[in-house]
Amino acid sequence: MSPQSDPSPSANASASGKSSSKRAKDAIPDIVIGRLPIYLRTLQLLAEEGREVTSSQELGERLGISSAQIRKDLSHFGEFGKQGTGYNIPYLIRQLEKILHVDRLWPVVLVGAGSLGRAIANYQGFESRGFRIAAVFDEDPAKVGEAVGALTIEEASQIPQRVQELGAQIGIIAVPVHAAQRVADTLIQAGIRGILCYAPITLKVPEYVRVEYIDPLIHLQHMTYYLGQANGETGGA
Amino acid sequence: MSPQSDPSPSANASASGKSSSKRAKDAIPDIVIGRLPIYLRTLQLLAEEGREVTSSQELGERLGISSAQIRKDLSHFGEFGKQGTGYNIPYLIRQLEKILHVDRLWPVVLVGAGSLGRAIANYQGFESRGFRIAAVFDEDPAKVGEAVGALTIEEASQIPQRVQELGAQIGIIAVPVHAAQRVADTLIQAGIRGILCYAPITLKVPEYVRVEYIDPLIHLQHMTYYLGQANGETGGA
DNA sequence: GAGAGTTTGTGATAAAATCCACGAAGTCGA
DNA sequence: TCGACTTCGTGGATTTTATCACAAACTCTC
Repeated sequence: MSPQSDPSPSANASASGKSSSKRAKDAIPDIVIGRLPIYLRTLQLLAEEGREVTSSQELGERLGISSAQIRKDLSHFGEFGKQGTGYNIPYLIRQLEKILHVDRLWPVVLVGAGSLGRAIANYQGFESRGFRIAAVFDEDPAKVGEAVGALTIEEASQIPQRVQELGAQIGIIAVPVHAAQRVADTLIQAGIRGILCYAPITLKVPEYVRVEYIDPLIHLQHMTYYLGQANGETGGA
Repeated sequence: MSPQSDPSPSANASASGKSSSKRAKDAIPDIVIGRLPIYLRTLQLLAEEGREVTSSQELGERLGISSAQIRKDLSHFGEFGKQGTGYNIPYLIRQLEKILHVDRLWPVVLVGAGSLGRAIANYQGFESRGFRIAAVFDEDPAKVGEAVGALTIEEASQIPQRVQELGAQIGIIAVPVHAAQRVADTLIQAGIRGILCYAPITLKVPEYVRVEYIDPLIHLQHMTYYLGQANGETGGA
């Protein structure tokens, strides 16, 4: 959740949030969808270790999830395993990539070129997982023209045109909290349908826009509830 | 969320995860705890706007959560509102800070001084929300001695001693995935009880350690399920 | 190729989370 | 003071999520 990863009503958190989404009654639960990327990530790790097959039990132990849950989650989408053997890892990876629509490269625009924005732009893990940072914007004219990795910081005023050109449907917001809603409005106006928001605020967006949140403070505060304190409070183990 | 913000069984969430935590049967549900930081964040935003009171309805609209849910969540901890009026914002903020144990400053150690680690170290929002980055470590000897904001990067070998000195109970992991488990083991050995992990991996930790995850890819992939595609797939609105 | 051992997929059941709706408490204006 | 309105806190119904447990399918050894 959320906590970004908000447990927001809709999109969260993962400290994040989840989006409601009232779809057809036979729609697959959002909470199930939320676990698929975790399965995928774990499978890719196993694949890198050279493994060929795994089981719901092994996966479950690795993730701290029951094997039944994993089987039931996957069963929403088809039958991917084989009794007595388990799951073929490369095959299941391909299936999950298809289900999550990351069997392609999504161009993503990033707004905000402070230290967080630059860290995101420099992250090398996106490309192999379905995403490419295609442009970086900042509202500060002083930053425009600077290089960030292979990209050049562009003026925020260029967002509508560039989103169009790039065919981007996803935007990442890495600006200070006071600018976040304004940037979100701009992105949505430009045609963006999914937003990953690093600013500590719940955005107001049309229902057709999916927002996910990342806010480390939400996670830290969730944690401190359990860490309790020397003063003998509850909430601890 | 688990994702991280994992929706893990226990701790993860969110694109993060959540930790199980089998506590007394009268324990407050983890999912409720997960929403408290979001309430707190929103109340602080309202306070900065100069507001004195709010209602469960207003809060709910702002967050996309039902007002009943907010009232029920808060009712686990006491009666903070007044009929006909709502909640006094400064008062409720203080109560939530107490409940979440952020009515103090938690020293946090950060491991990893790449661009992500530096972005975290430079973030100015921690101090006013209960946390202070007290030390930064990196395994790369070439980085040791460099300045990051007001801090100096220290050798990873110093972790045990420094965690002791600082009395830190929380660690943030911002290292590449292949180093994450090793760093986690070191931190736990040093006495850390809560970890915020930015590496895309589910850590193996003793049950008394609380782990929260942040992984933007988890959120992006969750999102693309719904963004569907031109090729007429399901999963969309 | 028979038998012991795995592992999946899934109905049925149990547990958890959310929502509904209402009594009680409080506000406000005249 | 009274009546119309607002809002909380909460028991209980409803909906959602997770777990259980088992038949069927498959593997592997001898």
